[in-house]
Amino acid sequence: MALVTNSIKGTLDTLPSSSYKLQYIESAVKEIAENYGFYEIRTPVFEHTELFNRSVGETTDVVQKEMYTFTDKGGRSITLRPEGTAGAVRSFLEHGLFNEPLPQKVFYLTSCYRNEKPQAGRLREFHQFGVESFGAATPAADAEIIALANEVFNYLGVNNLSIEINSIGCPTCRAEYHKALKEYFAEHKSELCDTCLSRFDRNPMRILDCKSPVCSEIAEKAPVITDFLCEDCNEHFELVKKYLNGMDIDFSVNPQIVRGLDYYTRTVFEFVSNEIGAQGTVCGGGRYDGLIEELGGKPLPACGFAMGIERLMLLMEAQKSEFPERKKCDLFIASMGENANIKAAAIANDLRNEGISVQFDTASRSVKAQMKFANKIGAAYTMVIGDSELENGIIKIKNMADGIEKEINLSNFTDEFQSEIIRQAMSEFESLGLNDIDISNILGGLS
RNA sequence: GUGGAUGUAGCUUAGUUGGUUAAAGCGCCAGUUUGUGGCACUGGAGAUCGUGGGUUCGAAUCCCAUCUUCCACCCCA
Repeated sequence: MALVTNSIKGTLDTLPSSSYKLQYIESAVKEIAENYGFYEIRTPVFEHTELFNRSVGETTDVVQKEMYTFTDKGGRSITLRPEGTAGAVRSFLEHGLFNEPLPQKVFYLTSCYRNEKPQAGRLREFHQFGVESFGAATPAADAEIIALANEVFNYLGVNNLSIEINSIGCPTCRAEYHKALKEYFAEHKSELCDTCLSRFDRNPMRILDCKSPVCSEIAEKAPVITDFLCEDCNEHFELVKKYLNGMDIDFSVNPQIVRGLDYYTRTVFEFVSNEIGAQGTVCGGGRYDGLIEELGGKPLPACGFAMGIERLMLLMEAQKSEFPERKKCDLFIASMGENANIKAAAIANDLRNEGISVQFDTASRSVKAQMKFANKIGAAYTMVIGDSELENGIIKIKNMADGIEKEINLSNFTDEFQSEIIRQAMSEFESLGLNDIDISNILGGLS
């Protein structure tokens, strides 16, 4: 193995036959984000390892066993970003964006890296669309980002997603809750699975997440975080729900939702699907009021989410969502003979400059083979140029959908206007969609 | 990191109890008389049967290892 022709485990190539689908998702997501007032931030793929240790949390699985960390030639410990929030916060602080009007709302669309065992919906290099709202304290901000995520799915025609929200409180009320949880699970310690036993000390809230039937049955009767929220946290959570109701966004409160990154406080939420296998969380996020301070800034509330592009793609494939068609060739120019070949290239060049998708033969094939090729690439129109066409200037343009041909005479026109004649001829075929090209004023200038 | 399954031409697969030049369909390329595609026909290229060992006179077929992919655990997007 280890041949140069093998990609790295857990990575994906996106080929021309499907890249247009990703482009569609990306442009949709960008447009929606900007409608919500979020603008793009781009940060490096790698950062100081310490940044992730501090933000994501030393005890998390992500930091402990999933990061791609290496030492660079200067002896610094560098890590490929496992998520997008840390870099965004770092950049926010480094460039003093807290001095700009708050809240600062940013989005990113980038690759992330986690050294996990790949499976459906989980890759080692994957892509996230995420937003962050810095300096936004109110429940309205939480609701706004949930609405944004919801809008993305709606726009892309994804359905059957459930929005699950929870509040994990602030450090103060969470401490109370931890105590109560530990007391409860202590009574059932003998029944818990091995992993949950280890979680008992490390992070008892994660036991709530366990999928083993025994543990989840025990967890069902466990104390619920929402009963332990302090007054402020409770009010915040209630208001988030009111805002969501106000926007007609369906959600359910799920006390089991516990995020695996340390920086979350108060609101947490997930968009979950059961159609793409075990990794059903397509989008996850929440509030992280302590993170900016943790990374050395002044205390500033914030919230955000991240959406897995590959999971979204999986979901869209599973639901057979519609994608706009890939851009196809408008005109293929078949030619034979050196002079005609050169003429074909010249015409193609003119038309391309006008924004029309044109291709010509670069494999020196027979006219028949060129026509076959034109058919395969889905060219809407073709024309053939040979000796006789060069001589009398009369060229046939063929509509590939119905085979109807149309003659045009280019002999009385300069090179510069020949391409306009061709364009007009193409637009006169009403069956295919080039009619919207308006060339009337250019042609008007001819006569 | 743990467990289960998988791996034959670009793709989808066939390969019988281990036995001569590893099949097929699709795709690709080229032809089917004069310079025009979609149909049909003909021909061609293309596989060291994931990789490395081993058993055997002989292995795509058996054994071991390793890698990949897939599925689940774990964790997360």
